[in-house]
Amino acid sequence: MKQTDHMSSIEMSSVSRRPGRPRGGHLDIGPDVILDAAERVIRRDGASASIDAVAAEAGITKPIVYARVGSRAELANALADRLASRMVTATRESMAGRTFTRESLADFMKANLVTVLDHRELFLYVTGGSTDQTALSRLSLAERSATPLARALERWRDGVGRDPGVAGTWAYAMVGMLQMVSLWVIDDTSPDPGSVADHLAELLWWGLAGERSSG
Amino acid sequence: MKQTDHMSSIEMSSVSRRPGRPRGGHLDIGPDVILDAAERVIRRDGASASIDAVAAEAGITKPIVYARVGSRAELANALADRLASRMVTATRESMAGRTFTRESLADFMKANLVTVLDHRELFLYVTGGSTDQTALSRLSLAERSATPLARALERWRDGVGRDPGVAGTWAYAMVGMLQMVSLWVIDDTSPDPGSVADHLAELLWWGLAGERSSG
DNA sequence: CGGGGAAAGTTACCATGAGTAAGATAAGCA
DNA sequence: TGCTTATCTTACTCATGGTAACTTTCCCCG
Repeated sequence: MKQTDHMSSIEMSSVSRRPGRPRGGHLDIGPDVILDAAERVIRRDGASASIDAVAAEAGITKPIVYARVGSRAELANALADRLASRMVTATRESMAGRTFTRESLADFMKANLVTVLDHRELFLYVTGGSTDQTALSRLSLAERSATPLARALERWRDGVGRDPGVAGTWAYAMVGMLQMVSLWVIDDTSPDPGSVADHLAELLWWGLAGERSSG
Repeated sequence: MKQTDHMSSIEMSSVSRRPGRPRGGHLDIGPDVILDAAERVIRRDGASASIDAVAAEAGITKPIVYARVGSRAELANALADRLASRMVTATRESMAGRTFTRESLADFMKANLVTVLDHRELFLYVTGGSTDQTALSRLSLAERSATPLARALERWRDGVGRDPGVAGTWAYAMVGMLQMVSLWVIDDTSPDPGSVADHLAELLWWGLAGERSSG
């Protein structure tokens, strides 16, 4: 990517506040305000949003972002938490009070995909590493979704009298699968989310349920 | 990550060659030599290897890397091709002349995981985006594996008289699943690759095969 | 043969962005 | 009232992707 075409780097440092400690002792800006600002910037500028841009959007300066939220990796982590909890909410709603069937599995997948589509750029920011400690970062993000899922799978497998030892692998597998398919759906070269969700359910259901004669 | 602890940034610019066109007309350094050098650097310095480091390792300078291979994204792409073809080789060996069974599926998965383990840092480099056009980049990497897989699945599903329309989704799903699980295995918080591969086969086999009574 | 592009390198540079040190101002306590 | 401390902004450093400018050799044409 050429760096000389910077059509979007106006980014006036619009912090209209004097240096030094502010009147009142401290700014009334917590991590949440910054994270909200970060989400707005990411939605507007895409996944390459810089810390400076986030700070400007929040009406503060970079060091405050570091003081309140931490490094870029920690910012991504915090945003990942938010996105994950929104996914949980969305999927919980779509599953509320239903028994676990092939149909509800498909709806679960679809709810996930639709939520990601609703947070395109945030998803890309959060799943796109920063080249460096990306390994642990990406994994810990996945862990956020995989661990609860693994617990649920474990309990369920235990309940139906089947080996719960597969739960960990299955959880990471499902999270990875959803992430990749989300990317594919975002890119718009895939069928519609409904079909994709149905295909995923078709692939997973029979293995998950473990209802079979041989094996 | 603190930038001031640079214990590994000695990186003497050891290109002991005069400026200007070299005797003999041109350097005898093709893309392959550079890619080999890149792999060595990545193995040594991890996924954060810089273009300068790659150039130094190859005994040339940065602009030559750009002339021969292209931007960082294109470098990652080329390395992805290599890794992908190595995976194909490894898996083909492990599947040679066998029929498609649950056992061979597990072995396929295991061969994948083991190959990734054998290329830890390269895998992380190649799957870890560069913050920017990461979206398309990551997807095109996945595409490299997903497209052939989709073709195979399509033919096979067609052959056994079942809907081949699921092939695309399944291919991306399986690639994403393997990527995430590989990350988990690399991080060493997972069971051994053999068990993980077996769990994956257990999850996928019944859905893939599509041999069931209800459905 | 000799000279002037064209080709093919290296060096030196620019832009950007993460992260931090240094400077400025207000609070708060003795 | 003055000194210390807390909390900001400004101004910097450093690493890195990417490119422009300079340098040397080839090679072809007269």
